[in-house]
Amino acid sequence: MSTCEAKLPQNREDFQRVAEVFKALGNATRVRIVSALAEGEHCVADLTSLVQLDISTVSNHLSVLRSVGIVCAERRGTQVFYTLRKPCLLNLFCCLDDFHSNASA
Amino acid sequence: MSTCEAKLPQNREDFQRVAEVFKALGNATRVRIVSALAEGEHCVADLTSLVQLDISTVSNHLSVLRSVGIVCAERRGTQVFYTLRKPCLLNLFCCLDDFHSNASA
DNA sequence: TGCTTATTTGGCAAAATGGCAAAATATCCC
DNA sequence: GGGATATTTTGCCATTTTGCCAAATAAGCA
Repeated sequence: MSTCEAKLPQNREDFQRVAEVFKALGNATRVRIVSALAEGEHCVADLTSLVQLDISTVSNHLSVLRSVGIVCAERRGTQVFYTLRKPCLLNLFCCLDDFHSNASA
Repeated sequence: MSTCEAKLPQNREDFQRVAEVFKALGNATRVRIVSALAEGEHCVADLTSLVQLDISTVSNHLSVLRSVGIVCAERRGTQVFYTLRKPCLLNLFCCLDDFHSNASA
């Protein structure tokens, strides 16, 4: 049924940790950011103009994603570039592809 | 970088829908339930004794998972059996496998 | 120093959460 | 129909979380 049963979360801390990762993705703006990063790195200003929110808000969203290891940051000069650290997430987007249009009950 | 770029979420509704799915998984109890279902179907009573919460609470958690299509329910007699409808989730657990012990910043 | 970019902090109103109990629903069996 | 069992739905609650902005702080560079 699975390709990696050995790695399922086992104990209370595991469940919590996994949940934190999902929680980080449980926001439309952050999903949007992750989708943008799927195409390559972006600096904060770029992402800010993409999502049209205050830069401090975007920075906060990025720190949520960073804190669970989904993205990583690299400073180059005054800018900070963000990269997707878990491209495997994109496979999930794919597997959950009924997000476009059709709902399920 | 991805194996399925064509299917990334594109618009506001897509982002929101994807976020809803992740939100459903953003709870330790629900992660636990999903992990249990990874091994095969379970009825509500089973899951209740597993997570040690009121059966109505468990039923509510299940309805959250159902509402985003992660699990599906099948009634047989007086019992309702739940099944994982998206085994692909397990691959994600796998890909996020740094949930055991080591944190990342 | 001054400019640009990004992060952190504080504050806030609104919304979501997660739990239980009680009532409602469904199925089965007598 | 009535009773037993299993599950869902509803109502309610206190608490927590959320998401945003603005102001303050930090970091790099010229």
